[in-house]
Amino acid sequence: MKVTINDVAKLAGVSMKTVSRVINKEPSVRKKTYDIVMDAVNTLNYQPNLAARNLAGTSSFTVGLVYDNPNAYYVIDMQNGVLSRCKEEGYELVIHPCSYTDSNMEADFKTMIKRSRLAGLVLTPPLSEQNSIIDMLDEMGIHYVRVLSGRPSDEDQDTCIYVNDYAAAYEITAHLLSLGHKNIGFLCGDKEHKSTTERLEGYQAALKDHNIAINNALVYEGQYSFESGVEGAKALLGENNPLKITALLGGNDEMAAGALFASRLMGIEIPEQLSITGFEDSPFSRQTWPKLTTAHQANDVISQHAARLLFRKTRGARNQDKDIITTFTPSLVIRESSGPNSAS
Amino acid sequence: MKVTINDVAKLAGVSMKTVSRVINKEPSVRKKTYDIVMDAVNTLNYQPNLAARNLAGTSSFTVGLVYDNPNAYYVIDMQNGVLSRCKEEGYELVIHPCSYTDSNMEADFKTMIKRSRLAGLVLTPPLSEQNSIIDMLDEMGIHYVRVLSGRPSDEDQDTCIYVNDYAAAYEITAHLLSLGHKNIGFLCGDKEHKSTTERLEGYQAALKDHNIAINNALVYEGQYSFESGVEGAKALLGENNPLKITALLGGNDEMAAGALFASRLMGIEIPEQLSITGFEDSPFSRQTWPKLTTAHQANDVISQHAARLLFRKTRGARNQDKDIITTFTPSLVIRESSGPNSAS
DNA sequence: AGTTAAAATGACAACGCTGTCAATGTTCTG
DNA sequence: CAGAACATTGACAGCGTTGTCATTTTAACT
Repeated sequence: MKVTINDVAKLAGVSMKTVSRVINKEPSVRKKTYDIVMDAVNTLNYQPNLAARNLAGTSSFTVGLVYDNPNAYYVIDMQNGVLSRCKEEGYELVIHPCSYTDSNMEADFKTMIKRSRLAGLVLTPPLSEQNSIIDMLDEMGIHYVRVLSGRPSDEDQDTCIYVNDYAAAYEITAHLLSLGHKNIGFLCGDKEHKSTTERLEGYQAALKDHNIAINNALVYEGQYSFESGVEGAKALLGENNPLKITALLGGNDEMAAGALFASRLMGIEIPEQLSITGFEDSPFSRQTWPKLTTAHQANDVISQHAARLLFRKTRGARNQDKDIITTFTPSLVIRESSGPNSAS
Repeated sequence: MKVTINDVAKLAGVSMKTVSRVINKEPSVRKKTYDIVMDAVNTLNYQPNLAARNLAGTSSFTVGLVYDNPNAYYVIDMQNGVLSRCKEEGYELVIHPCSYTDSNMEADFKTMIKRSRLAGLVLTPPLSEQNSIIDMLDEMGIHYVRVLSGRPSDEDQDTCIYVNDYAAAYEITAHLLSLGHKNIGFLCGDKEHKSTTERLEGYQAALKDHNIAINNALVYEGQYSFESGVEGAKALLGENNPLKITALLGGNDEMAAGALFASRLMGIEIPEQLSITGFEDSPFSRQTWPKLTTAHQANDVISQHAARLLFRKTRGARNQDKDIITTFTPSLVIRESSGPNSAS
């Protein structure tokens, strides 16, 4: 019933160790031997036992995905991306949701790492942006790859995958400017996320490049949530829109959806009276009315590359994956929530 | 650096095996010994190595969660529920997304099970409802717990957690009936999901109990997706609403949101001209305008109980968890998308 | 062909734990 | 207080793999 490496070795007429070499793709195996062993592997439908490999080997075959993110779509995408690579490489994935406000997060973390010696960790924002965590991991000698908001100029292409929120926000803002908008509001997400400042700076840079004065009164400081989007829109547009805002950048799709909701309550027509844009292109940016103009962020692809980067570090010389992309720029997707400035 | 069971044994002045007994909560350990060992465990901050336990023991410490569901909110909730129990019990979770249309799903499945001998599996709809899969697992002798749509009368409380969609649909329909609606449309989800027929039957039963004739023209057969909700609403309400529908039950929140979207396109006011209800109470039922009346389904709690049920099976006599709930009925949540029938 | 270096393979211990079974303590019986 | 019965503990093998190092085979030279 249960097929072990010994069964394969016996069938192939070689030693256990040679089979081990074959399944680990070690170089010094004769082509002919390799084929014989692989035949045996296939006929027996052999699957190496993960627990044994993890126990015996120096490197482990499980990777961890750590996240602190309420956005289910984001988490699932990241998970699927990492998972797809894991499957290909024969790794196992252990997921670890946590809260960065939680005081015993650190202990929690260590427990996880101890229990199953990990090959490495994929960290997502905002945890990937916390120095205390990075330091801890460095100290413990744990491999990791960070997915975070940043620009190509940011160095450390060896442990980081950057999402260029700056450029994407610039592009969205430029889109709105090209539609004739001048008073453009901005709904900030959580301060803990680097993406918040990156997006804000991209927005400001675009305004500057188009010779529009930056007005801090147009910026609402909130969180990346629907409710915060509602609040932000009310705060910026309430009392008859004193700032004469004609376009609103949502910090992400949820905030944009919240702004959409608030606008409806205030009787503001979208996009006729107000353009609203999102960020991330999560499924529900297509499930609002009208559908959101947003910046598409390919989280599944991003996380696949994160996993590849991790494997490259982990398996050292054996694996020199060269086609890893380390900077991703979300791209503008124009839908129905943005339109020309009718006030101009 | 790395603390093993031997270190603990040495410090406690007992044998390795006794430490093993303590951490596995085996009965025949003297209280005094237990305390001494636990002290040692705590001072050394010992964490038993999972790979070693899985390799040496007869029962494994990893459970699998299998799903084929595009709904990110659902998956995350299920995952979190199972994960929280795993954490408490010292188990590890391996997630396994798959597609039931995929032809090599079965092989895939077996591979996963072979690679890491699993303590058991938590199956979610629609996979939990496929007999071919259940048979395969039975044949392989794998423990599992199924989460599926069903009623309390359904037996097999040992391997199944039932979600009483029938009762919930009945309740929603009764709610609409009490608001004076008579021509109530129904947007069916995927046929592959048992929940679809359960919800449909609940709806029909409520109509029947209120002496309203069942009209199959009011039922749209679609899928559990936003797009399908859009299509369904258009199909049922288009061409000037010939069926004089005043209320629409969405098969789930996504379909309801789709119906909301379609209504907006058709210039129908919600809830003034049409009531729309969802199902599941996923986050975005609160992020539509107006917010959806729906049935709250506590997926995280459900999956926690699923995990508990699995552990009870797995650990046999040692664990006689008696407070496991095996039937959950989603409960009506009234929000703004349903209102009195203005046509009456 | 004879020697030597290099490549390919194998024998065996070890990874950290649990299962088995034997050995020791402890309590109870008459 | 001896002896049985039971509760508690320990010694040791083994789970299925990989790492180390020794051995054999092949290739590359004189």
